Amino acid sequence: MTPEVRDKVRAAAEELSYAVSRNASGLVTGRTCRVAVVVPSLRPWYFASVVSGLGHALHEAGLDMLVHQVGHLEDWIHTLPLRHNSDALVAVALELTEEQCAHAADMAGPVVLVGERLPGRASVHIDDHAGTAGATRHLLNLGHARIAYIGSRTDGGMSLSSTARLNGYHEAMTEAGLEPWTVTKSPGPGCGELAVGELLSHQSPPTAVLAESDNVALGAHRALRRSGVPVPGAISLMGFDDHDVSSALDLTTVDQAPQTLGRVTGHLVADLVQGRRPSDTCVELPVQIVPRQSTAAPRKRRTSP
Amino acid sequence: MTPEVRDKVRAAAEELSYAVSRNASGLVTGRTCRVAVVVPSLRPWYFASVVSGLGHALHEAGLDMLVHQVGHLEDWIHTLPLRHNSDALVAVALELTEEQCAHAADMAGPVVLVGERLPGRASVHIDDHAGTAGATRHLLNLGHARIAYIGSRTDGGMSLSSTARLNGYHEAMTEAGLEPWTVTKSPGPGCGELAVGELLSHQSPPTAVLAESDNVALGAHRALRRSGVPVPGAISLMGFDDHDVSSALDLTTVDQAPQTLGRVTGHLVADLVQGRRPSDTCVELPVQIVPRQSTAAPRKRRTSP
DNA sequence: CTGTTAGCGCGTTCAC
DNA sequence: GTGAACGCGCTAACAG
Repeated sequence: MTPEVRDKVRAAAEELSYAVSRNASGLVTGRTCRVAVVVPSLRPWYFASVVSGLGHALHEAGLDMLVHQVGHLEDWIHTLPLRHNSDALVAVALELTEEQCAHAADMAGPVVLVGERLPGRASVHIDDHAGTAGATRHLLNLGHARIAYIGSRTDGGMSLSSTARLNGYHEAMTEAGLEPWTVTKSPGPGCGELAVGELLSHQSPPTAVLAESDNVALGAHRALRRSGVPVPGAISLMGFDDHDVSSALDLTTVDQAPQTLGRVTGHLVADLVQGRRPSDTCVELPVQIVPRQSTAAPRKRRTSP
Repeated sequence: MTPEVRDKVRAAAEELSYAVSRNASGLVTGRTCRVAVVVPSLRPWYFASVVSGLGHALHEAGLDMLVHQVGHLEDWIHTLPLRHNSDALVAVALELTEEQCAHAADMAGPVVLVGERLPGRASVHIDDHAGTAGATRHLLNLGHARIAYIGSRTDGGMSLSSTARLNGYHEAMTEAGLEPWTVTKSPGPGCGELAVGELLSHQSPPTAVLAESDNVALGAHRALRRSGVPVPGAISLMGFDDHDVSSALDLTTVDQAPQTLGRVTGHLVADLVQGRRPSDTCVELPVQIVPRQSTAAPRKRRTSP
């Protein structure tokens, strides 16, 4: 085929806006150029950010992204037409068992976990432990000693991520020779408020509060505001996520760069799908403290009269 | 085929976790059971909500969702492998020309616009005009007269949605016999702050501010807080979107239920794809004022000495 | 290096 | 009613 013929063909293809059918080519190559992403919901800021980064990275690699929102873990794999329909599966923030992963891998090829980890499975996640440990030390360095940790806990226990965050706080407190003070409430919009309610009813409330997530911190902030407790005047408040609301509320927090998480995952998946050997199949990304105006040195103790 | 054989086949399929290849079936039927969604980005709360609702509705209809994030309008259609790869196209918040729509429809089948509208094209959007008109009346009813509108404007002009919002404000003000007062800044995080800066430098600042979106209101709120202007004490502030931050900041706003927008779009697309006649191909959804604590009656004018 | 052909997995049709 | 054969659009392997 001469170059000029090539050009004519190209021009014709352009003219008719021809595009190869990945449907048909996938049929013969066995590769669909599609990656299935399973996520609890697209609505929360964190998930949306991860999937956004993922989408950009996959697009760069020439892969399309199928997004599935699945609430219940049990039936998710049955409702998904996976076999022959995607080259890989990305599970965002899903606590899967090894069996579920194996089953999924059997049907959908490589499985990559985001925000969770499972021994032997490819995963991308942040260093939750270091995040809360660093956050706790930030508060310690400001001079706080009575630092409470507020978080969510379902009846079924805590996710790996939640556990790691709690442990980071515990470790930093213990290292400093201080007693950890943990309050957990059931997840949901009222979580932070309820936790603050409990803390404020204590005879000697904390001078600083570290929340498991910005969402929890948000509720806490509202409860403190409504109770007339100045932040950071009386209580310093710190979140975890760097949610949009955090900058809105000038909330000190821990940036976990979810979009980067997604982007790194995308590159990893592309390597896996396209037969390249990824340098590392289990990536842990660092986090970063973002100091803002909701944390300050504790008010001097009023000397008793 | 006897029923018992059917059952045995079903059992075997279950056992081997067999799933029909939409790839192959699409090849022969011409239907891919896939819908392409094009959205500027998944990160902003509004887009994530729309796509989330869309995903749920499509899933119910047995359709998979391909998500494409595209920033630049010009090349978006070339980068997307559309032909034979999706049954329909949903464009979220993209200002398309009729030519682009026609081209897209030629390649991807039915095109549905969300958050925008184009004569003759299927679209789902909210009543922006009624939203800002209602919001303005809310402020008028509280007793405000000097009500400013702040929004964003690029060099290229305003989107239909922005224009509709501005017009709603204009109309309500004119109806009340008051002079509209509009301040627009270039979009971005600094938009609200800059607008408030301009308003506060006026010799007689407004007593109420209506923002084009919660994002703008957010910046405005921050600027007011930093300037020590009490909200709603000195200035009432109102947003538009019912973003998460709005409830966090107790901001009065206009709920536009983006997830419902997505869900309605999903049903419409499913009807179109599956050959049903949709009842209406151009849906306008109502909005609702959400009163919170950032709006109140204006402070009594201090009588001059 | 170019042109031809088989067959990927499935739905439809046509013959039985 | 059941079953076989064709072809959807494409790629890979092979023959010229």
